[in-house]
Amino acid sequence: MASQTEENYLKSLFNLANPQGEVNISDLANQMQVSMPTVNSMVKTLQKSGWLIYEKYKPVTLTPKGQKEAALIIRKHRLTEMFLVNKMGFGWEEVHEIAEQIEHIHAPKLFERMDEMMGNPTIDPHGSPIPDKQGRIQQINYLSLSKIKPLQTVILAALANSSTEFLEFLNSRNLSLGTELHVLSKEGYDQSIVVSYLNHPGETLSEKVCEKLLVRILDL
Amino acid sequence: MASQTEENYLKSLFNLANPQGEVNISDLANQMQVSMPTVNSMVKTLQKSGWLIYEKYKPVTLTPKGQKEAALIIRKHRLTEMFLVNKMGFGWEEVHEIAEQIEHIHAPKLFERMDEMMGNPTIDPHGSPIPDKQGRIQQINYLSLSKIKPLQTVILAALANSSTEFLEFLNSRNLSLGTELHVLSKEGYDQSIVVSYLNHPGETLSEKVCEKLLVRILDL
DNA sequence: GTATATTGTTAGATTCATCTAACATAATTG
DNA sequence: CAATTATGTTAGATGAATCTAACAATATAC
Repeated sequence: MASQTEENYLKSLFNLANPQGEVNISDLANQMQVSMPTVNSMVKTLQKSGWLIYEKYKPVTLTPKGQKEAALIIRKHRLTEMFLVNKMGFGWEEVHEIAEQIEHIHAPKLFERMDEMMGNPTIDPHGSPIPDKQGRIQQINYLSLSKIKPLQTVILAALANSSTEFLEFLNSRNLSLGTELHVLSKEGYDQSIVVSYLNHPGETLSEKVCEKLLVRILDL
Repeated sequence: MASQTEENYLKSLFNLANPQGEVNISDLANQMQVSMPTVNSMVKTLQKSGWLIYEKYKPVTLTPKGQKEAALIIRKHRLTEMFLVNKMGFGWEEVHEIAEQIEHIHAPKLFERMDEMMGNPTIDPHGSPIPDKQGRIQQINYLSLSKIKPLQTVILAALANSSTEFLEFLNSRNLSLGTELHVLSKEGYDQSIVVSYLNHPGETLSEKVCEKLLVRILDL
């Protein structure tokens, strides 16, 4: 069984993997906020336990076993976030830190119960998919709002970033998942976009914000 | 801030303290399932952080700060147990192991929310008092069923032991907190007691069981 | 009140996760 | 392609929490 520390490495590895499944030592060190030698010794440990493949001076790759383990930890994290929001009344900006701790609890029944009580949700409060019990993760291809042309109408479906600050920014603008956005115009100079929604007739969103807003095009 | 390990020592110290607040090293070692030298070095560490008073070859004593910290961990444990039973549908025999992990979560809001959702409960599913937010613990003086004379009627109010096996035994006998028990007779030889309750007209309970059943006398 | 048993302590080793300093390899770039 | 920069590795140290072996103090018991 992976230690809490090892579980955090697995999660980071899963999230940092490029399309070929590779992760650099330095990126992992950066993500984990530890030194490269620490990562170096940890990947050797993780390899010995069969979680990943490591060869000197090469990027590391999770094994299928490692991928599944990581996905199941992410499942616990996302189920917890959803439970905290839907069943305990937390705001979507409050749940990450708590879920970061609860994801390491070893109690299959607890997470099964959460899942049941919520009717087997497939996305978390930030629109990220919840891996299933086998660790399979459904890949949904959202579009970034920054790619949307003026006069299109879209639905805010997920976020590419779920930091507290960003979520508080969205709260301050009354933006939540499911909000229907009408793209009114796009500024050529800074790529900012003007949208209307709900009782906001013309809200300007910077490119930095638009990149993080993942949407579905609404076909009427 | 105390580590998870230190928190577990504080909890054990709190539970093992005699009326003078003293705990032996060997009892603590036994409770924590570690060797005495391990406890010896840990109590030195805990003393340096101000959690307890230690003098060579003497029993240790929690400081007021240590008592409060321990009580607040126990508060998190018992709130969690109550939440799992009342809000998530777990049986009282399933919750200890889960609460043992969740009690170490650092998220004041999580426990405040549980407390609110349950309307500030004062006892946990096994009848043990939940310390308040200041770490004050209400001392209730229950009687053990083994001290009750025949023909008295009592209410099962708490348990002196909450092991899974004991709870499963009680489940098998349909015994739960609040059950009204009529003491029919007591066997002089082995101190076993015959009780009637609900649709159980005559159930024999061994002394070992009776000791662990804490009751209030029902004055009609 | 000495002998024995119990309880507690010291010393030294181990494992995990981390660090810094120094060095090695690989990638980038003029 | 040689020089520089970026990335990765080795060696050795540290602190936390644990262990065993050996020893010391206290308590108990005849």
